[in-house]
Amino acid sequence: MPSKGGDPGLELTRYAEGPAGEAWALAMRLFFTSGKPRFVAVGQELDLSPPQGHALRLLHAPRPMGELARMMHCDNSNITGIIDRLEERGLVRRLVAEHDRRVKLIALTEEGERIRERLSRAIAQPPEALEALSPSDQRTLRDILRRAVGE
Amino acid sequence: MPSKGGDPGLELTRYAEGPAGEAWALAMRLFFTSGKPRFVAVGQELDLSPPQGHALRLLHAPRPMGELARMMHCDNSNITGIIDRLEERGLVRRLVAEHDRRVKLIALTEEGERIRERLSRAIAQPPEALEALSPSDQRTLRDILRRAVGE
DNA sequence: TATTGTTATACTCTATAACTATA
DNA sequence: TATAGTTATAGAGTATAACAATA
Repeated sequence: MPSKGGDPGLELTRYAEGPAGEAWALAMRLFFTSGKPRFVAVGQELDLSPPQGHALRLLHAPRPMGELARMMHCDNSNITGIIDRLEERGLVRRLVAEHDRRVKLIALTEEGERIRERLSRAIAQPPEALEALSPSDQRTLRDILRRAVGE
Repeated sequence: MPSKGGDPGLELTRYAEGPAGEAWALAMRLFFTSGKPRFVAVGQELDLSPPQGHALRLLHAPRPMGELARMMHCDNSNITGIIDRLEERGLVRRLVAEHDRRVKLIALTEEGERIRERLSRAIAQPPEALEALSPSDQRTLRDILRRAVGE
């Protein structure tokens, strides 16, 4: 199994044999540009912890807390605290669901919408390294990834 | 700014204009396959928290604790606890540096080497979606990413 | 009875500040 | 006096288990 020198902060030294393995290692380097995942760095600028940012992104529309828990792969009890803090900050509200009074729907406030918008926009911004590719390379990259993801 | 339906668990709905933006959104979907980052899922299988796994990956060779702290973007005091727990588990040892007795070098034990090896190998494994691409697409993808990263 | 969300508990990660032992 | 690592403290995320309200 081959190795790479350099170690740009993350010691992604090892990669699997073959072009897919090398491509994967290179993709990880793009993800951890500046040493930490982009979505973490972007969240910090907005004073959002990773779980808070994650929850906010999922709240494109109001959702029950249990649905948030499933999508975030954590226990219901964690969501209580995460939503507590977002609520104290005025970014979300708890609404009792009409069809089942046990369920609480979490909805963004106007301020929450604004923060979510900024977060989504920042995360969607591709890294410099991709922007710097030729338009032809960018299109080819997009097309291959579409095929990979199956679209 | 265009949007995408589907929401495979992460609500990566938004993407930036242009092929680079679309490629970036697709790349994120590969990263969060199964909803959580691969390196998190892989760590869980080995009973390693993300910081523990991160530290282990950085310990290809013995390192001072302060260097670990810088590379992990956290305070020295955090490293104490993270290393404490890895040490209790027998994965690392603290060695006093000869040139400066204030410095402690963290070195992997044999068991630590084994766990690190399994962790690195699993993380390096590209997702199914990349493996399923044609060899030609795989090579093209690798070549474009090499250019992006600048090699 | 079963389910949704909460609370209680315990552990880990995080930052800050104060401390120690070296230098 | 400066630096490397530790300890103390406080806040946040995590899982488990017990609980209240509702179904």
